[in-house]
Amino acid sequence: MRQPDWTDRFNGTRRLPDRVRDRLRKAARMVRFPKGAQVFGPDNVPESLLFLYDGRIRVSQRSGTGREIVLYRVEAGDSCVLTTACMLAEEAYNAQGIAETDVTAVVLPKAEFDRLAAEEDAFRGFVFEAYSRRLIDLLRVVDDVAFGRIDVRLAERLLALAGEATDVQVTHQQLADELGTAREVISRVLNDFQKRELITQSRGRVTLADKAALQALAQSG
Amino acid sequence: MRQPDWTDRFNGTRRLPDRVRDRLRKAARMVRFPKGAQVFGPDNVPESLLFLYDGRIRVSQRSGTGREIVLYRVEAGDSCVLTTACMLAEEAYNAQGIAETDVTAVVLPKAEFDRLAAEEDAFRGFVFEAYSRRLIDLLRVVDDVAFGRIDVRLAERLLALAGEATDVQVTHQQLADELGTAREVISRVLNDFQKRELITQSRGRVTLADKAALQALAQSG
DNA sequence: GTGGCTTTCGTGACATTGTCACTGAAGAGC
DNA sequence: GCTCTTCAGTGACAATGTCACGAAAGCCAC
Repeated sequence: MRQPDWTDRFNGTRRLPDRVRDRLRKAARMVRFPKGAQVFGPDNVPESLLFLYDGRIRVSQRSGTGREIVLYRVEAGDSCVLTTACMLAEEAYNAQGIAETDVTAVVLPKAEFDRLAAEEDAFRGFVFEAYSRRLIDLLRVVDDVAFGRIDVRLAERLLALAGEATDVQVTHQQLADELGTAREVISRVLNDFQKRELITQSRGRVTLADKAALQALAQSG
Repeated sequence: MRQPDWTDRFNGTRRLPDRVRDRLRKAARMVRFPKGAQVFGPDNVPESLLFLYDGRIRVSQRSGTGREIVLYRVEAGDSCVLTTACMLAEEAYNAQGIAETDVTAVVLPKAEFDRLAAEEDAFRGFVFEAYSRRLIDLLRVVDDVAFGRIDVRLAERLLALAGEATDVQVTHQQLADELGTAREVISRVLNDFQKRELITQSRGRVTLADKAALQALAQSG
């Protein structure tokens, strides 16, 4: 498989001297995952840091009782530091990463990672920054789950999932798994939204009819 | 203020060569906080990494509505990496660190931190490990808040706060702030515990009468 | 078509947790 | 003793989660 120069893709590698980038291209291995595959998880603990070249990974946490909550998403250009945290975690934990699109990633062997972290400030800063961003993401999740109202969180999430579009192709169950709640709760809230003419629904699809109002609701939390 | 050699105290510095440790002792500054002081917080963003020499820091998150939840505790020998995450956080976030005892910490200037992270594997590993542990801690918090039952979490927390003792000196409000819930909820659950003869209560104090049963309850989640 | 089949959604009854508005009780200081 | 502050108890209600269903929508073989 021939890829364009992946070292162009990351803030942590783009600014490195050519000599180092050459070495990296030789040491690293590209991996692909089809949409829907588990990139990492309880049974599947990778040995090294993952750099996401292309695609998107959804990192979520599963409960013992079958419920699920999305923690954050890793976008192209980010590194996925949870995989490194796995390595020293002794107690079981149950976060997993699912390829939300077809995914291409770069696997950097631990030895090379260590060397790079030692020798290159830019790279080290990139990694620290990745850790920090994830910490902040998780702070936000804690805040939402512990203190947020479900309707506000749902409005927010619908807008985020829609992006520029006005349509989200998603089931009630998937929305429940985004927010760590139960399908029935989502159904109720969506029906309420529909009565208030904020959205319309059809099977497996939500249409945002009044984005401005949803935005206002989302902000109100 | 004359301190014993703080570089003995941390896994990341203990194994460093004497030459480096000497340099560290010169570069670093010791700071003290009285019990109850805010070590870091929204208004009080430190510029550098903090190493906790002695004491304990409680890191918690405040909601907009006055509620609060404890994220984790930093013990002597740990570093407090949230302070570094602060620095690149653009969006407001509201975690804070409170000295739970009198606290003595070491402030390492950023320049020295960078140099050390570059030159010393042991130190770098220590920092990465600290980040990872906090990530794992937060995963646990998310899991508890999103999926856990309040009685299970309370039993767990009471046992943790008690340690070897059978007494916890704490108000209902403080317990509520541990778990991110409301005082009334804690009052109800504690009364239930009391009826089941798991605890006895007096003003500002909970006595664990049946630790084994509490343990069983805590495990059941 | 149409008759299963699976997935998705709706719903009512109930349990748990959170909120609000109070009241009363315990201890501290005088 | 008395007053004041902090802490805890309680009932009514709202929001969210759980359970047990059944109905409806799309898919597929025939």
